[in-house]
Amino acid sequence: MDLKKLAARLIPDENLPSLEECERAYPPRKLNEGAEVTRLAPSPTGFIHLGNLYSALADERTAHTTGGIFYLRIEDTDEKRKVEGAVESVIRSLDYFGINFDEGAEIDGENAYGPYYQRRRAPIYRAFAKDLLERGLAYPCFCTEEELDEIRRVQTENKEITGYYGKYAVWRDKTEEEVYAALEKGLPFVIRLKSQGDVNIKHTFRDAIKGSITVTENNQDVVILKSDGIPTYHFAHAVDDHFMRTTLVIRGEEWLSSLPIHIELFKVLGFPLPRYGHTCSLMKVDGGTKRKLSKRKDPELSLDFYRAAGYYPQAVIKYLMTILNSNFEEWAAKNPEKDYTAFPFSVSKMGKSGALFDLDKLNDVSRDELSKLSPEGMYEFLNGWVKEFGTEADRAHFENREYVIKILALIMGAGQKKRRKDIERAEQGVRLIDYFFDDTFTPEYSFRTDDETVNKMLSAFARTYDESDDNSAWFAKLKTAAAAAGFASENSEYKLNPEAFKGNVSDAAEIVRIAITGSPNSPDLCTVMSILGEQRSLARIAAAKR
RNA sequence: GGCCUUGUGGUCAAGCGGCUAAGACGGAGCCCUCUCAAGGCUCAAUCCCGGGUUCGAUUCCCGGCAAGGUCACCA
Repeated sequence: MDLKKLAARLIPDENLPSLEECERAYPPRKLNEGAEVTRLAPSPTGFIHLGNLYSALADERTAHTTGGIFYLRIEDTDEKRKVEGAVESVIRSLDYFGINFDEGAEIDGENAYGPYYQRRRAPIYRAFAKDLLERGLAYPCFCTEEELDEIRRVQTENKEITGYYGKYAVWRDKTEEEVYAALEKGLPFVIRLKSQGDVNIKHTFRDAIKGSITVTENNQDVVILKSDGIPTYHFAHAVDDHFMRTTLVIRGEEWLSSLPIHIELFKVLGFPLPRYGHTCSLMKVDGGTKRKLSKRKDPELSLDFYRAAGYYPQAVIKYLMTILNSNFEEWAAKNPEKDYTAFPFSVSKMGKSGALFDLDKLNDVSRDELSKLSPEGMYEFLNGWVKEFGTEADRAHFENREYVIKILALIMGAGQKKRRKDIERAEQGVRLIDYFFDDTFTPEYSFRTDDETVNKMLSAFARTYDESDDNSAWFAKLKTAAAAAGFASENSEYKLNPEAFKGNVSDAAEIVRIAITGSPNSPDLCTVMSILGEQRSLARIAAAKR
């Protein structure tokens, strides 16, 4: 069979680049020894979730801790899955979390190794597919979907491995006449790889994350060019990661099973194989068992969800870092002043098994991270959230910057040896300051003592309250008022004879606290009152009387 | 079902033939204390099972079991 003639008939394109041109146009990158080139290669289906951020972070850290390049490639070979605005959304979402690309789709550097949209790279793929055809390493297949389904049905019935291989690869060895006859009829066709592999041969392969794994040779005549002339993922992956000069392909472990195909593809194309690192996916518990995080099933894991809940971006990143490299936490504890980007990230330290997403842990990291902000920094963060997600009232409250900062300084314990860690995320943090504003101060007084005692305590304390008192003077007055209302002013006295009192100082303070804040718990009451001011404090005390 | 991967406390995990098996989150308790938070201290809780190899296995080998992934003209 005249393969050259057949190739020209199957791929008649006139302006295909020559293979040498491609090599020249996309030469090996000039980077320092050890620099890694990584990429994020999403299909433009919109919405990206925490799992994507997790692997993006692994890519980004690997590139940037080695002085390499991290780029964005859009795998838009499947027209059906395309969603408008998806690319911008990916870039924007990642940017929110501080993850930026060095080059790629919609990013400066488009000229470097682009185009970065696979649809725009069609001529390159087709040139290589044509070459494979000419070399007898690929062939056209005219099977219809129904025929393929039938093959699969028979294979399943016979408990054989499904797929297009061996005797089931019906078009693999068709005669010239049969092929041209099909062509004459105008039947649609795909181009398949003429696999040279043998499933009985196994190799050990070194994965950058998983370590040593065994891979079986591929014997599937996989489709490399679909009937619309666009490549499948496998083929595009080999061509792109070669010409974009990716050094380390970090991708989800769901790709592990197609690794044999990729190995063969690189081999027949004559490309050196990049290194691979297959990450384990983030899991979640669903109905008692673990399950991979899914776009479809877990919308609450959408990155927009975290934005709306007001998670601090850096906190989410740090949480992800603790899962990515388990020694990160220890490092961060030892280097509290250093940015996470200073951490010596390593793919080989990544876990081998899927981690369960742990909200408790995220919250802990988040509180810790947020506690490091200055009150002004916290104001900026919360205000950013309020502007986008807050209520009318929230926005009005945040108009008064100085006042809010004063409150935040108290809530955060600024100036104390150890900060408080009350604020976990913006949504919850903003609620924490509601009681400092009269319009959102909606107390449900739940005093634990009788009304008469409450009134006595409140009156006695109000009579002596002076906003110019310092903390100890304030507390002394509280004790005096407590004694007047029948409480023990000293804890030791109370312990000796609890029956003699209505309660101890804490109980007395609680009454005032509830009157002022509406809650039995709050940060330092003396400071709360001074922030509110004498007038409002006394008004609240008066309003709380039974 | 075939193939691949994984299997240390509730969760994330150090560990890499020899110790009372780190640490973090969560839980319990104590201290501190005007409450809460923070902080300090303490406690409970783990090597999937069965065979080997070995003087000795969480660690190595084999076999189970369980979980996850994958078997498309989707990525």
